[in-house]
Amino acid sequence: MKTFPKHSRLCGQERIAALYKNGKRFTAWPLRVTYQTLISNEASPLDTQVLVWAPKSLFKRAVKRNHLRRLMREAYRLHQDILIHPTDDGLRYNYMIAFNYMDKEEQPYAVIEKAICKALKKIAEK
RNA sequence: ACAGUUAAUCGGUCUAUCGCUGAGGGCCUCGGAAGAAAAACAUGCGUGUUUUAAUCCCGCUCUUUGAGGAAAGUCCGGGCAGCACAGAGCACCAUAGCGGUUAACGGCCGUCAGGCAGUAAUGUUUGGUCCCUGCUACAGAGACGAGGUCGCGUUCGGCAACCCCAAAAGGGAAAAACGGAAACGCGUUAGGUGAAACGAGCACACGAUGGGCUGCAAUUCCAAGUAAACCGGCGUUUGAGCGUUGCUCGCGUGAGUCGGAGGGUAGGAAGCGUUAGAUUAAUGAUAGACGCCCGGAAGGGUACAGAACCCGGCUUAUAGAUUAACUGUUUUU
Repeated sequence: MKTFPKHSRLCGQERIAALYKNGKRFTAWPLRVTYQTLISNEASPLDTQVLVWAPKSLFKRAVKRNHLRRLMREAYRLHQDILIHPTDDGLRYNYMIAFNYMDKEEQPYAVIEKAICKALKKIAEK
């Protein structure tokens, strides 16, 4: 199911700080992606957790920030199955991902969707 | 009909497919976590094992709920929370004709007077007081001190005569008329200048009234973690520091306190129960249709803007639409 419930959102000040400190980064315009791979087994599975962020310094109005956040979240929700791939060794690969919007202009949904797909494929390959 | 003024209201709708927040119901142990109680067995007891399995959370499913007129700025007022609450003075901030309204307000309503804008409807702005302090351009002899004219008084000149004492030398006491490019005080008012000539006006001044301080990152609880020692300053009745919430006095308290270096924590819940109630933060995305506006058409546009403890106001941002009252111009009767 293409859902986006509460437990797949990244929260907690410590974990976010750890992600930005230790995570790998790359750019998929107009997004900057930071991610960290978590390996878990079938017995105690972890969830892939995602953080979506539009900085206040670029978008002064809360309406625009909310809108961009929703667009990014929606795009992730519809394409999160890219990350799920079968494994032979019984391990599960999960991720903590942060999407930072970094362009000064508001881009339409199509552009953001394309960028999210690109980013997720890149993460899944590694 | 057009243009305008004031007040009020609204500020997209529907369908499909996915998805989120909160609330409620149902389903499944044949998915996970926790596991009261009962029964059986083992046992001397403690206890252990097994079975049944209420209930709760996740899960699945159904129903339902979910941004604004400004949610914004955080500018006032109130609730709420914590600290404080003998007193006096100073400072600071706010208010401002009059009447009403309100839980309260610096808001709102009515109304009076003056200024400004407008043909008008109307809008906008000012409104305590001059005792103290300060300011009042240019012109003018002089601008809030006073000065000119005239009169009076005092000082000064006139001034040591007369008078008294004394043998004398000398000493004491002491006017008045009068005088003026003199000084001071009191009174007096003409003309000119000027917005204003002693009358005043104004605020930076003064008086009146009100204001304890800090704010939900308040505050409370749980969990987790703890640190004592060291170095330096000031102190222990010759009173440090703290409280009195900007300062001083006064009052209260009475042995620590301030700085350095170093170390620890920074999770959760309540606050926030609200016909929204989140906590890296829900209220959405995509597609289509319909409205409305611009345009001959193609086509384009559809604002400002997102709750974070809650109310009452103010201010600012807003595409456009509607209603009512009023004003002006033009036309027709």
